Amino acid sequence: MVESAAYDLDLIFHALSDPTRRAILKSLTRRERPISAVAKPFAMSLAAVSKHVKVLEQARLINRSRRGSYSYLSLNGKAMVSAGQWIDHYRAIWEKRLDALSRLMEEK
Amino acid sequence: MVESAAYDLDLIFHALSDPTRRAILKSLTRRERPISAVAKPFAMSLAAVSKHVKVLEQARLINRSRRGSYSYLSLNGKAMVSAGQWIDHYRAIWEKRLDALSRLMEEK
DNA sequence: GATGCATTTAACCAAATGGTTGACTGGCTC
DNA sequence: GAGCCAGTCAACCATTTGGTTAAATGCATC
Repeated sequence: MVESAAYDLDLIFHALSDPTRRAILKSLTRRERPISAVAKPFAMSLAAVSKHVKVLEQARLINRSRRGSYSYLSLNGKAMVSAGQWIDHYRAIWEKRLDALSRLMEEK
Repeated sequence: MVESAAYDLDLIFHALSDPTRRAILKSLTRRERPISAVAKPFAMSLAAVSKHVKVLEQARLINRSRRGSYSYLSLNGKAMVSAGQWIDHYRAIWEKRLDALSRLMEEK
């Protein structure tokens, strides 16, 4: 597992490393929304938001569906699941280690 | 939750977005190791690896402990757990959505 | 088809990233 | 203390990133 190629961890983690992009994802948790609506809270140009959206899209964290003159954005959880699995692997190692440590303390 | 400040998600996800850095983490899963040993498999200078290590350290994904002339690196799972929690939030949303979808399919 | 709104693209810019090489520092051993 | 090995630091470089503004495109409506 751990380095599954289906979703590109480079792209996913890079996409998640920017607070604006994480905020965009957050704003899509309840429902899909057009880019202009997503962009409104941010103190930057629409073009800048559009670039962030492209980064999220290339990481396949969101989907875009054009209807009329609006580009609706929605979450795509699958890439998030890939990243989560990678992280889980290390979380498990960490938990196991803490476990071993606490057993050691008890013995003493 | 979701934007917990204790560990810096910008730094953590940025650190995780590079394949060399993920490989460094992987090489530390079994035991702590000095930087020179960690660096050996990579086709780049020791200085370059040293920079990657600094990025991982600033994200608090690893700890460094100097003993003698060696700098031993070891995993620090806590930052990984922070990142995992953030991701879990979105995974849960996604699972719930798939669930709702499958219920809808059943009804039909 | 002209107007107008939503969005994308292009050209540009400053700062950050990921690498290099070479000089330096710190600790061990002879 | 001379020499060596582990590691860091500094200067440099090409590329990528995250933003800008201005021009172009797409669709709906009058």
